[in-house]
Amino acid sequence: MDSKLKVYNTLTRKKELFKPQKYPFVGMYVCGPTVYSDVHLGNCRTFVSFDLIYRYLLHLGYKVRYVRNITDAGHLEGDRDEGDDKFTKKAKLEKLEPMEIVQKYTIGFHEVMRLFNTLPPSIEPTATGHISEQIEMIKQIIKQGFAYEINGSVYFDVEKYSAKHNYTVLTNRLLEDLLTNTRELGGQDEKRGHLDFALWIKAKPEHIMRWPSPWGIGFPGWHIECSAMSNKYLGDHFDIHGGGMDLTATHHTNEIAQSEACHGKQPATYWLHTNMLTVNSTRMSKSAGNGFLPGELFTGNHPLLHRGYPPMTIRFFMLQAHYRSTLDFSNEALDASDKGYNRLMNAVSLLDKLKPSNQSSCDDLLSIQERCYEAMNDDFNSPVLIAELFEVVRMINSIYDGKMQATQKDLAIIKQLIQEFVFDVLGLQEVEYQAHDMSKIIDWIIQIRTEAKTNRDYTLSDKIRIGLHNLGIQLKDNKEETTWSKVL
RNA sequence: GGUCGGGUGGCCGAGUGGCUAGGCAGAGGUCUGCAAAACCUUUUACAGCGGUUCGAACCCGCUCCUGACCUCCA
Repeated sequence: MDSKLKVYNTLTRKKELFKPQKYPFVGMYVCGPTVYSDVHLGNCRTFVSFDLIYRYLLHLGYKVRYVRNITDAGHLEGDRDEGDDKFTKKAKLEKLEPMEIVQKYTIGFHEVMRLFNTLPPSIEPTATGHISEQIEMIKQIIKQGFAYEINGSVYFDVEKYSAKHNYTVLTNRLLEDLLTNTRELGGQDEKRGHLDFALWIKAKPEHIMRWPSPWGIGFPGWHIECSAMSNKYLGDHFDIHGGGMDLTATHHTNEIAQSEACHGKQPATYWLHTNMLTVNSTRMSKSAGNGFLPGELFTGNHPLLHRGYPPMTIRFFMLQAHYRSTLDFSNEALDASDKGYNRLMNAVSLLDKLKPSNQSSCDDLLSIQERCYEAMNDDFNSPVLIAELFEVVRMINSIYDGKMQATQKDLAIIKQLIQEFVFDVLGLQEVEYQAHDMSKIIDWIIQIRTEAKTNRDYTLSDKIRIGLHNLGIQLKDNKEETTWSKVL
């Protein structure tokens, strides 16, 4: 199938037709979390965005190898290439082994990803599991002349690199500006140029995470792991490299430099970057202290939250904005998404009850389907897709109410649209109502109320309706039957 | 200070030259024993000022506001 998918490429700052280098195979690398603390909602947004992208590529029939790393070593605290990495520091703080920190937050991350219904990546490599690959790559970079060793540490020589390559391809910045504008850092630096960054860092005696290397005992720099692991699993050049926008200027710029220096080519064709989640229009981040933890969001246990929201509501909330736009977080916005999501899912739950007619008064379903594809083909425009799906919601409700007629064929298309776009592509899940036993009990109570209504015993029927409402069950009368849902 | 974005109705959020985005909230109606839901109709927009154009939220200029990156963060 001839794909019409267009993706926005940070390298060219344009939307480009997506052409994988070896159809139908697609290699996609996404920078994963640094597991030294709980993932916050902003992190989750990025992974939900790439889950949407992954799901849509799969839906289009591509064979995707999706690699998302776990950073469990080498990510430094502070702004100097010395001192502790985040794990060593956290381990001291919590009086645990660094790998206990890693294990704890990796499990937490996976649990949150599961709640958000993201598909697991094909490969989830860790930095500590690929120390030798990183060392090999550093050796190669030194051999090519783009890195130098000082006192057991190895640094990437940005100045030398920029003489032959464009260091600022991703950001379009002028190198001179970077050189002049970089803030003067306190402390003595052993780097030659202040844009230089560490590939390998000498471990101080008390540093716990340490590995032998040709340059002595140390640990890898933060950027080299992604270059080494993407290369190992996806090769010298793969199709998509993704991550949060905050990684563009530093992490990804350095990744490109390392890969280019080592293999002589750009690591990826398309660079995709997701935008930030904001709170009161300020970026949500760990250091700003305005980061919500998913758990706090689910329970509502946070000073800024009026109540808790289910994971699917939050996923829906994220998908209602385009991945390259900032998304502002507020109770009001989440309330709106919660209701919208429930409206969508209530309609979905009516699908099996729809009765076909001999004639059709539906809107043109095939053109709706086409518009759904157009939306997603336009750089994964999920908000537009959702707008189209609400047209389908309106139709489902109308058919259910008998105000619109649909043929067997119409119903088949509607069901296909819902399955493909609501579940497969958007990755939404139906709210799990109570256990089955509970539904049966409610159905039984509804039956008693229906008998009361037939007998015009409205005192009893109201008592049942109000009583159930107080327990969180909303009854909905219809000419033929009574349905129920959770109180919104 | 430098670089790059953004300012859309009560809120969130699409849209890049002419055609209803959508969700939530508000108003009216249909249905209904009541309630809810659903459906129909409907009010409040494109930061400001100029310019280009037959025509601009969309292109250009200026002004104001705001965010991100430049230092760890998805």
